[in-house]
Order: sequence, then C-alpha cells, then structure tokens
Amino acid sequence: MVQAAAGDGTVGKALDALDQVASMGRPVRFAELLENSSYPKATLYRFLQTLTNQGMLSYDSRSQTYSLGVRLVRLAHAAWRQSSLAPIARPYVEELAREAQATVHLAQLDGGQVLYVDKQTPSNPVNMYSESGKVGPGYCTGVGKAMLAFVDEATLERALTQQTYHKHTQNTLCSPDELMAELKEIRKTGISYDREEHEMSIICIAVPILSAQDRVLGAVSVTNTTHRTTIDELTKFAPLLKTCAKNIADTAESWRFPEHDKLAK
Amino acid sequence: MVQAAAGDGTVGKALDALDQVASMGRPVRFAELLENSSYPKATLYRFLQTLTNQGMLSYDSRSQTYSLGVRLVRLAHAAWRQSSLAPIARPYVEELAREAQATVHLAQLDGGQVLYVDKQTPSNPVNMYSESGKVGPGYCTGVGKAMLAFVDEATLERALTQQTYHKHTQNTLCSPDELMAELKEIRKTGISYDREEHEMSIICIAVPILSAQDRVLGAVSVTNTTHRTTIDELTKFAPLLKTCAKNIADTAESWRFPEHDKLAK
DNA sequence: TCCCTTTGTTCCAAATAATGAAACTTAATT
DNA sequence: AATTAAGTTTCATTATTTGGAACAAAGGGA
Repeated sequence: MVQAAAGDGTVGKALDALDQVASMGRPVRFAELLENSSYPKATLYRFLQTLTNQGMLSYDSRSQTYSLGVRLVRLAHAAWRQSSLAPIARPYVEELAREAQATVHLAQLDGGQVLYVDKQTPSNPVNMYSESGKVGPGYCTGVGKAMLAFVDEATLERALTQQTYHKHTQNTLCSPDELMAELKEIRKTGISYDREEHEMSIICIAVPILSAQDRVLGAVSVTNTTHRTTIDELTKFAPLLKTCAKNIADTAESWRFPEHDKLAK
Repeated sequence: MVQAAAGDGTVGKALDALDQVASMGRPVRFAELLENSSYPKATLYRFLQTLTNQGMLSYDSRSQTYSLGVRLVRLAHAAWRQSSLAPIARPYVEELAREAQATVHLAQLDGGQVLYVDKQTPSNPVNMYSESGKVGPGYCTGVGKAMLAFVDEATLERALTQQTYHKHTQNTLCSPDELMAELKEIRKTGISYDREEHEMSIICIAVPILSAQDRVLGAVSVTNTTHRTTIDELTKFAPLLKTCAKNIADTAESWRFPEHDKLAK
C-alpha cells in the first residue's frame, strides 16, 4: 500500500515522512508513524532523525514525540514575503473588508490549486497566519475560477488535466466542459461566482487581479453565507472588487518594475 | 569556503538549497543560485528539480525562476498552528502589550538564533505574518539571552560555537566569556535585558517561558526606545512578564500533552 | 523479583542513488 | 553566421541509502 506520491530520490521520501507528521496534526510517537508508513523501521527512523537535525521537525524527548519544527515557520515567513502580492495588497484588502462588511480573501494560483495568501474579516482583527497558507481547489472556488478564466491556454490545460475533480456539493462543476463554458462567461464579465460549489451555504463573488499585460497576478473575493446574503446582493460589490483589484495591480506594477510574478508552472 | 552547515545526507543538502531560495526573498534564476552555492552545477540543478517535483519549490517557466512552492506553504501553515507557541500565547501576549503599553515580542529558539513567532504593539492591530518568522541573533537580544540562559549544556554549546559574533553596537557582548557571565546572572534572576546591544536606542526586558520540566519553550519581551523609557522603568514590567510567561507555559502544557503525563527524563 | 512484551536504536553488507566533469542544447547577442 | 551565456543531460565513479536483524531500554504482569 505504497503512498500515491511519486517519490523522487531520498529527498522525496524524507518529505513524505515530513508530510506524515504534518498530517497527524499533533505530536506523534515513532510507533504511530511507523504503523502508517510504507517505509521499514530503520529507514523511517533515519528520516525522522535527519529532519529533526535539520529543524524541520522538533523532537520532545520527554513525551518522545515529533512535531513540525521551527524552521518551517521561518520558511513560511519567507514564502509569504516572496509571494509579493500579499504585503502589497494588504491595505486594499483591509479597506475592502471594511466596506463590504464581509470576509475578503486574497489568493494566488499555483498549478491548478488556489493558494490563499491573505484573509481579512471586518470584525475581529485577524488571525492571519492561521488562515493564509491554506490551499484549495481551483475549479470550484470563486477566486480559482476568476484566475483560471484569464490564464494562458497552456497553463489552463495543465491546471485542468492534472486535477482530480470531486463533487463537493450538487453545484460543483465537475467536468472540464462545464467548467470551460463557465470560464468563457467569466472572461466576458470579469466576474466569477461561487454558488455553493465548494461548500454548502458559502457563496462568494471574485475578480481576477490582472497586470497591465493581462497576466494573472491573483484574485480577490468577498465571501458570505447564504443565511446572511444572496448572490444578487453580492453582485453589488462588483465595482468595489474591481477597484480593489485594479489598485492592487497598479501598486504591484510600480513596486516591481519588470514583470515579476510567480504563479503557474 | 564551505558553508558552516552540518548537512546530514542528501536531504540536508537539498534543504540547504531550499533555504537558499527562501533567503533570496524573490523569485530567482538558476544561475543566481549557482553563484551563491557551494554545490556544483549538476548537483544543484538536480536538487532544484527534485524540490520542484515535490512542490516545495515552484518553477515559473516563463521567467525561469524558482520560488517557494505550495507544499511548503501548506506545511508552514501547519507548523505555525501546531508547533509554535504563537496561537496558544496570543491572548497573553495581547494582554501584556495592552498593560505595558509597549511592543511585546514572542520568540523561540532555532539553533543559536532567535525566531520571532509573534509581535504585538499596543496601538495598531498587528501585522502578524509580516513580522513573525523573522530571525535575529541569539547572543545580543533580550529574548535570545533569556532562552540561552536556560537551555541544556549541549544546546548552549552548539548555539555559542556555530555562531558568528558581530559587534552591532558598543554594548554588544561579543565573546562567549562575557556572554557566559551574563547568562549566569540571568539564570539567577530569571530576567534578561537588552541594553542597546543589538540596535542603538532599543532596549528591552525579557523572561524565558519554561515548561514544568524546565524545558525552554520560548521567551517574551517588552521592548521600547531609550527616548521613551529607561532600563529602570522596564524593570517594573518584570512581574507582569513572569506572569505572562507562566500563563503561556501552563496553557502550552495542557494543550500539547493532554494525555501522557508520564515520566520525565 | 524475574520474565515477557513493546518500543526505540544501532549495525553492516548489499543495493541503490548521488555525484560532478564534461559534453550538449537552446536562447540571446553581436 | 559566429559568439557567448544559460540551462540540461550523460555516465562512469563514488558515496549513501537500505532494511533485516540484532540489540537495548522501558514498562507490565504474575
């Protein structure tokens, strides 16, 4: 029962082990990991040692448990800053959350997946780290579709194919065909909706953030629940969202002289 | 001029490469990395490929640049929630910032270095992600010394030796001897000061966060400028700091190891 | 107490993967 | 077309990883 993963080399396998610790969501003992591992005892043991030495894991000798290490936190910091968009977009995202009186998400695209890099709620002043860094599917979220609608053919192709579709709700668009139709529509209007496609009772409106050269930098969205609002209501935020996206794009442009973005692969 | 790093195995070396990408703070090209790398072309190349395959890096074929990847961000996200004191300590840190009316830092130790995992200012409501994850020297910061004073011999040894000392200001303690004397003092009082040792006009008072078994979990500090206060004034916060540290330690204990409360080692 | 079981750690010869100099392929510049 | 720089692949050599098995340590009963 080998993990699905395509483990290239030793590094790949070691990272498998790291993921395993992460997925437990709490400090774990060696034996526990061994049970769920496809690696033999000695091998897994050495991986854990190496990762601990490297600060990717931390080991508590009292309870004999492994947990994720501080080095990852340092890397997280770097990752956030490197994804240039979040720090730049911060003020605009905050403003939008205040004006819309709803949750605002800022996301970027990586492969076919959506990476949330910031989140603002109007009320409580953020627990940012705990939210940004989340990853979601691209094909059934407002921000995901907004970005996919504007990426180049090749990137879209790759995003749609190397993706497993899952019907999260009855509204989820599961076939590439349905999705393509929707994306075409989004390309026309510049606005994308999530009509409870990912999670029941969660709806949102999103717009892409496009550079002057029409490259996709990211997307912003306003999210709410069906108990508090409707798609029609959300539509009213379209102008605000577009302004916000424009502002972010402009700032990003002037901040990074040449075309500079990550995204896509 | 081989890097100081103790790279165990292939995994260690690959993680070196990952760190290098992270430390650039922006998408980087292969040639750039090669220049600053001690690895030969082909080797570095393969590391980057592997890391990219594994999703730890992402490669933008258009600009031919590497940046940190989604998998890393996901891991980092998990790491912050699970392994750092920050989420647990949040309320206490906030409270302290409010009471002291000054900036409060929460830090953990990473090798000989200080890793800031949270920061609170009394006035503006947090820019958390952008601050936490920052790294500083251990030997000349309040939090750094507070933690070093209480770690076990072996860890201290390692921290002091694999460290390059730099005289940031005229007050910086540059020799291990001077430092050891100071640490001894700190061990007695449980309080550490930064007397403009890292940056001019920045002073702070710090205390370690110790587990029930006297393991160093982290440190908290109250920081201010010499224009607004003095070391003597800061001393008044000692009781508040100690209470805060105690609270954090207690909460951490019950949060992290709820069930097994067995033997100590 | 002693024995037994569970859990964690170390060994080492065989198998495998990493290494890196050099050759090769683009891509950009002149 | 020629030149240079940047990125990619090759392959015989070398060093590392591998994992079964032996070993050690830590409870837990009886």
